[in-house]
Amino acid sequence: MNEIGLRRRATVHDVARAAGVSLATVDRVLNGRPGVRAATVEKVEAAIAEIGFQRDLSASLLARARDLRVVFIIPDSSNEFMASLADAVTRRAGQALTDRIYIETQRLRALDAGALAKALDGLDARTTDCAVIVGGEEPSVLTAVDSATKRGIVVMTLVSDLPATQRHHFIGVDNVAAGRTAASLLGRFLPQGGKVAVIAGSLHLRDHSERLSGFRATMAAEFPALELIGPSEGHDERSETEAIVADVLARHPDLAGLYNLGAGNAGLVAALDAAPSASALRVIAHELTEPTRRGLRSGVIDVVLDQNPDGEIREAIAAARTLALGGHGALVSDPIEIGIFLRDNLR
Amino acid sequence: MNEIGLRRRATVHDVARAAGVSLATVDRVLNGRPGVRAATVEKVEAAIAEIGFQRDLSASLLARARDLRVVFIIPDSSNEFMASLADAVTRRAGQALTDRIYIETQRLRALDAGALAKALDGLDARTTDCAVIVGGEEPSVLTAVDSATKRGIVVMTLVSDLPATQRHHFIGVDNVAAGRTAASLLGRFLPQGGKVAVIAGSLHLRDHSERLSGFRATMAAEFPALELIGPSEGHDERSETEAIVADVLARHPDLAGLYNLGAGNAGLVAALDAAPSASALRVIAHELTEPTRRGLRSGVIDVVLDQNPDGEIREAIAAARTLALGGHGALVSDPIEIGIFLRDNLR
DNA sequence: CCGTAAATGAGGTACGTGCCTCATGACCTA
DNA sequence: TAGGTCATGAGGCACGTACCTCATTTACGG
Repeated sequence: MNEIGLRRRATVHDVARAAGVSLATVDRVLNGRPGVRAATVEKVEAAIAEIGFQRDLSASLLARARDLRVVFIIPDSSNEFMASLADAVTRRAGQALTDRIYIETQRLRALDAGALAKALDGLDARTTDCAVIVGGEEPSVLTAVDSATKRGIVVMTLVSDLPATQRHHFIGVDNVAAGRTAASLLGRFLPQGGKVAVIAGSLHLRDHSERLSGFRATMAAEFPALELIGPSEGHDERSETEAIVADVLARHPDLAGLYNLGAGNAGLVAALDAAPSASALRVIAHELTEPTRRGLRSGVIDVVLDQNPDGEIREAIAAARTLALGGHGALVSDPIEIGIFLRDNLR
Repeated sequence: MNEIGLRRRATVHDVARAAGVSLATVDRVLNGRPGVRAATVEKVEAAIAEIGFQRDLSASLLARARDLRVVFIIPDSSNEFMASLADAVTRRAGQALTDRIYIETQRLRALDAGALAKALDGLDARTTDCAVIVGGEEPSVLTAVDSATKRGIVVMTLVSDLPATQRHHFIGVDNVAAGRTAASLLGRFLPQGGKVAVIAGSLHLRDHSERLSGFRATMAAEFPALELIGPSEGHDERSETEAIVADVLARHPDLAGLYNLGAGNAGLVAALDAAPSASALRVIAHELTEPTRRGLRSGVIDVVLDQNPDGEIREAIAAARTLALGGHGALVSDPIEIGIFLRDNLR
């Protein structure tokens, strides 16, 4: 039972020795404090790389006697998906506290770019290590993200990316793949061909347009026998979506498939429930929420594609932990997978 | 920016004060050391519960100057799934080290219950905190699990549960739900009815028989137009599975669907590749491995149901962390979800 | 060559917990 | 009541890092 081969982890002391400097200097380099010549910084960094030093995150948080502070800024709309995201944050917040990670949630009016920008501008780098945001590509938001990053806050985008900014990381699913998957399933569900209606929330939303493009591409390439109807835009609203679905059903009594790539699923389910002969209709929707679960259970929805909000929040927290203190370099994180739910594998 | 409402986390000092005892006594209780009257133990435990004290795992590991040691014992067979499990362990091991979790992997001859029992018996509770095993329900294994648990090692089962033992936790998917899902998809893929062949590895394996029962139940309840053929047993072997598939295809030229709920997918893909008219055949298999990915890409496999080995390992490590020091009480952990993969959402 | 500022070293305390030693007090038994 | 055992308290050192103060060295301009 000897310990040969189990080399002790390198510590700051080892770095100091290897670099031929004092502990204080290593500390200054590690924590980006001033008063070190560029040449010395390089010496220390070389030593760190050479002996493979990795700062002990727990000891670090312990020593500063303060938690890592992560702020989630999430739209506060009637959108059930955003609510489930916020729920997931709340659930994780307790466990995260055990790891000295303090999580705060801010709900903001949906689609209010100004409010999001203002919230970002209000973050103090001394009390906030990381901000995780869900936002659209508005100029004011982009500016605020870059400004927060410059102030030293790690900004991560969730669900919908802002690739034009300096955000450190994006966490979300591949929506083009989600659209392809919906097409692939519907195509297999309808081997005899037929009409398929598509409903979106708003094609100005990046995720919706990505889903649509994936859906269309696969439909065109693999299932030419299916005829696409739409897309119509329901603006993620319950009543609007309900009206659209009812209209489509009335207009096309022979409709074979339906893909709702946006929200407003309560309306979708209501319209399907009211339809007389919807049982032969194959329906795919997005996000596992209360209305879609109900639809799956009752059979009016066949498949729900889900973003897995719990997994997204878990990864966001893990990434925050790594980024905020660990290395400012590459980040390995699990990709978020598209959850596919039928009535039979509902949790 | 004040800190009102952000109460400091409770520490051992708080527990001592609340219980009216000294730090030393709290320490003795927390670490199960002798020399404390039962009445005092209760007092301390009451105080812990009252102020909601949670031991700081990181500080604890730091203080003992040793890592949490977790051993994964995984079958070393030609089974590609076990290989991907082991790969996932290796991938996580590096990151885990940052959190003072030292992970060791042992590969054992598959289906060798004696070897697994011996490996478990060989674990020293002083150097091993947690063992994660994949094993069948053999008497020698059951005994060894209980013995290790008694010695103070946290034992967790992975993929296949041993509910008859004292194992602390099981991590794996709901295989009955997986079987139901396969049936539900095939049923929707084949609205005109037809013959569906089922191939298993061995029905003596708990996961296989669970999948079969879920599959059968949903088929009978929802898709009476489909005729089941089999199951035949391919014993998770490449060549045997290939022969069985070729035989079934020859015997039933009009076969509409195929469900391989076991391993041996290299054989499945080979047989399908060799078949002349397999393009109309809907095929569902298990576990995302090299051969099934190939099958998805080429189109001979329609859907792969996956256990998500990475997620399983992640949860295993998280659970080990919580169980080994945290609370010996209830453990909240994310359920492992069945991954559903088509060509279109392959990562 | 001096004055000054910047760079670096030396060493301390703290974080929350584990583990050790030693002292003190309570209680039991002979 | 003496001698023993057991329960408990008091205190200190350690883990790896952060952050502080104070001294010392080095570099540079005049």
